[in-house]
Amino acid sequence: MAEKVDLDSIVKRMISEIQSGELVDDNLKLPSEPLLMKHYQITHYALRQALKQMNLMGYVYQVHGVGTFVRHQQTRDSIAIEHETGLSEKMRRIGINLTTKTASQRVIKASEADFLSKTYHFKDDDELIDIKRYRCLDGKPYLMEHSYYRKSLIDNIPMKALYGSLFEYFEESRKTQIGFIDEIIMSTFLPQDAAEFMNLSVNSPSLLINDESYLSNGELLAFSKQYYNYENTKIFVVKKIH
Amino acid sequence: MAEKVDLDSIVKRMISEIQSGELVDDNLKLPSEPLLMKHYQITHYALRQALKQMNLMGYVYQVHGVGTFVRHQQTRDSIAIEHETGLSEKMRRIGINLTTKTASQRVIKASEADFLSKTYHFKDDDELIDIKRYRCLDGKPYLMEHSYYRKSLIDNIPMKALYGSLFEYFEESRKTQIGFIDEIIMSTFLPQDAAEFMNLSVNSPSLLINDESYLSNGELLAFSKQYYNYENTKIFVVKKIH
DNA sequence: GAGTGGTCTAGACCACCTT
DNA sequence: AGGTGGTCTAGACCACTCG
Repeated sequence: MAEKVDLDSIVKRMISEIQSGELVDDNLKLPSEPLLMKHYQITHYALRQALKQMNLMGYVYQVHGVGTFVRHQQTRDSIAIEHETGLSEKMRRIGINLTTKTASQRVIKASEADFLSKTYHFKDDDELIDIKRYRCLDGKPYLMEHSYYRKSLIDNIPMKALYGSLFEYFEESRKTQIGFIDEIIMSTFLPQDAAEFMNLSVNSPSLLINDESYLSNGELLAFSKQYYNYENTKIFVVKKIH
Repeated sequence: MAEKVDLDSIVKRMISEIQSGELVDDNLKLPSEPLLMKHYQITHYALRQALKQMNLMGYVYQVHGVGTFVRHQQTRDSIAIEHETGLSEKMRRIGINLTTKTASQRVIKASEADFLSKTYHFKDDDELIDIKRYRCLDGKPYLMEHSYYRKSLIDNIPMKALYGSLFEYFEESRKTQIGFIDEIIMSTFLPQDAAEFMNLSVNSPSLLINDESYLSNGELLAFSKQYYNYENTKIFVVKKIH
């Protein structure tokens, strides 16, 4: 590898150069790939990686044989699902405004858990850290999160992390790097404690995300249920057909 | 390009060879990338494209410096979101069991529509085809779909397509190839007509997908609201962190 | 035919994990 | 040190669109 290219910084440059208008023509068309390669001093491969990321963000689209175009502005009030995201810009922005109102943790046996992972089989006396958090977005009640962490892998979670970002806490402590997360998205009735927190009635709908976090070596670290306030939660996805 | 490789067929081969057990060892570990390259007679680049796809399907995971592993079997009763899917196997399978119970269409003016696209601005007298479909999965009520197609792009939809797959109908008629689809996923109250169809009460929750389909040249083709039965709808996503 | 995006080969080198 | 996955270069060729 001749040199580390740093895709993220190129994506940032492209976005800022698009926004300032110096990269797009009147039809919202970007320069051709050969020109962009010269402009950023990268090869076809690296450029296409960057463009792919911007495609998934819903920021541009490409038309075979015609060109690359900036998309008309998206609804930006939603969480984008980008499979290949490493604590993306959007998450950071959200993370800043995301605060934890109340949180609790205690250690329990696997047999005492309200729910378990579908894929991992626990022994009855495996220890789990049971965490419940009530969180706000921009001050408004946003989600209730009930999660279980495997004590054998983590053993202690400081209160500071509980009231900030657990994700960042794990990323920073080198031994527990998260590799991938499975998410199952559903709609269901809002449970009572979440309803009280959100000032909604018990029979309100709720977006439920059931997730399982795995370390980069494939071991299951944690699993959780997250009940989102249906009034202010939107998930955005771009599907590309080919 | 020396030869067209056909990633899909390689992915299929890999999956069948994994399932028959001839490709995995006792630790569910696959051969190293150099060996796989020889086995399938493809280069590093093509192999990694195939592995990437299998990663997104949640079928395997890779550990840097260690190897590639088959994942413990997933919950397969859910729709997988794969950004880069071209009418994937899973969609086909679903498509087979997905039937339309009742459907209706009529032509209206944009000003008469119940809702419009957020990104595209219509003139009041732009014509839209207004379609409503009630659909079942394996015979059970599954979703109510209310969609609007731009008459200027499509002008006629045969009843046959209405009762089968509209998506496939558009793909087959060369002039209306779909390039990408935006989806916004939310949770909300089930509207009355959908509730009656699903035999649920009006205040039941529902998974609502608000989507916009674009042609491969970037033009908006259609937009719709799909209300899914919360009892049998799950969406599956794998997020990779790096 | 000229120009655009899309895919692939071949080969190099980096980053990580195990021993 | 040696093997594994991860990223990049350089260059070729394919597929599509438009005048």
